[in-house]
Amino acid sequence: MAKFTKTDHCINCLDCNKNLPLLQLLSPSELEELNASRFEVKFKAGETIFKQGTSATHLLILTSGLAKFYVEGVQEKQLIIKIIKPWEIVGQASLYFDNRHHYSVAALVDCTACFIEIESFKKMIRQNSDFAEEFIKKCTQKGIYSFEKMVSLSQKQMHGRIADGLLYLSDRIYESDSFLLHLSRQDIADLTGMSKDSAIRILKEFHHEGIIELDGRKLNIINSEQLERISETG
Amino acid sequence: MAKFTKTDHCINCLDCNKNLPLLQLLSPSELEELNASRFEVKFKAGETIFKQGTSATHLLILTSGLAKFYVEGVQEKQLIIKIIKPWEIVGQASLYFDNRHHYSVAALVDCTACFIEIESFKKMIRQNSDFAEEFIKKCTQKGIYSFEKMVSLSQKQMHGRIADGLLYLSDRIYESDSFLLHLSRQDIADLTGMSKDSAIRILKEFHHEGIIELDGRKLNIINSEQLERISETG
DNA sequence: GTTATTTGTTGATAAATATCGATCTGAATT
DNA sequence: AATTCAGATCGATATTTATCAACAAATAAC
Repeated sequence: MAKFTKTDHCINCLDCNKNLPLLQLLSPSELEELNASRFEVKFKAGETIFKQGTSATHLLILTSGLAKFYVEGVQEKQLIIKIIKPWEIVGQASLYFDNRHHYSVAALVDCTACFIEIESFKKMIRQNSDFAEEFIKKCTQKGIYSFEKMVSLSQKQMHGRIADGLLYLSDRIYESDSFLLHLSRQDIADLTGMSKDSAIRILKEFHHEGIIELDGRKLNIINSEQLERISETG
Repeated sequence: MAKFTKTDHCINCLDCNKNLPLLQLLSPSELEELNASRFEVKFKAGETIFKQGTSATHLLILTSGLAKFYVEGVQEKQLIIKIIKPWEIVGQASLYFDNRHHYSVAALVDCTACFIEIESFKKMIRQNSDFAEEFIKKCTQKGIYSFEKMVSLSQKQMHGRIADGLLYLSDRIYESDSFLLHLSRQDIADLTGMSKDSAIRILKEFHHEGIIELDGRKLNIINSEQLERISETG
């Protein structure tokens, strides 16, 4: 009988605090408890991890891979709020509201997902105030990011929005000026709130102007200062 | 020498928990401590209460009046994130980030504002886990509202956005189908992410179609079901 | 390797929205 | 009552953006 390995990316939550600073605030026994409630599932690229509207019983932490976090808006359109990468806690919006997912999460590449039971997480919040405070910190920071995103979506025109999207990907997700894009053109459009055709056009324009180099999904940001300028002027 | 009255809307924080359920979770001594750190200021309509970019040392709770919570976007444009009414805690986004206001708040009518020192509030979060949990609840709920707003701003056209704005005002702010609007036409535009001229046009259209009655700032929503429909179809 | 099927690309056109200028209103001031 | 001034209004026009149709390229299925 094959040994049941919870994962090949992290042995257990006690080990995991290397990657997740928040967990360093928990005591060994608390970590043990969290570890007991968790389990891992592998997802293939394209598969849905959370589906908007279904009941939320667990928080999600990717231990490998990349996913999109999006809301299903009007007329089948998706709005990608953010890209999820490993070690970010996903699902706090559902912690206390109505136990429903108000967004969907889908794998952009093959992912390993660690699920943590909401109730044990809530228990940690209640019994460990350092943990609670650090968690509040994360929640409030996400609020500020939301404001920036709203400004981008509602006040900038397409060039500014694409610039914002590219800077977001390079600064916060890939942390490099040169990377292999895991998002389709449609995903880029959904991230920046425009049609796929328009997104393609602006990307091509940036390419022709020498601001970026884009060959299929190989993206190289050549002039990030100019992207910043375009982002600021809208 | 005139007696210094902290306010005529609430005597002190011990009294205030009638209006602010969150404070009911604090012990008398904790309320006393919070009360000691607070002070009140009156603002006239149009005055700025928080200015984006300045340092954040206090949280804000209106005890009377109405204010707009907005971010200053590109080219002097404002994006109104929400309307603030009494007893809502304003400013948590600045609690832990960089002690800067990332948004402005301005009085729409004469307001009485109660300021609570951020450090004492943080102390309550640390020492009272019920308080912390309830506060997290509020933070996460605001996240869900953000998602809805982003969908509205980025995926709906003007009719849908105006419908969303009107429903927001009637359902969540005025809690009535008929009210005196404290927002200018420009404010309506800033709330729904469009130009003032366009906002006026759509409002007139709704008026002519008998969905609303709008005379100056006297607004009466006649057919809210239809507004819902318009909101849903974008 | 060939055939489907998706994803990406482009130009032409249509629709949505902003901008501008002119005018109008009502409240505040003289 | 006349004057000023800010907000509101509206038509004409310009700009931005989406849509559509056609096709190319890449990928998956057979």
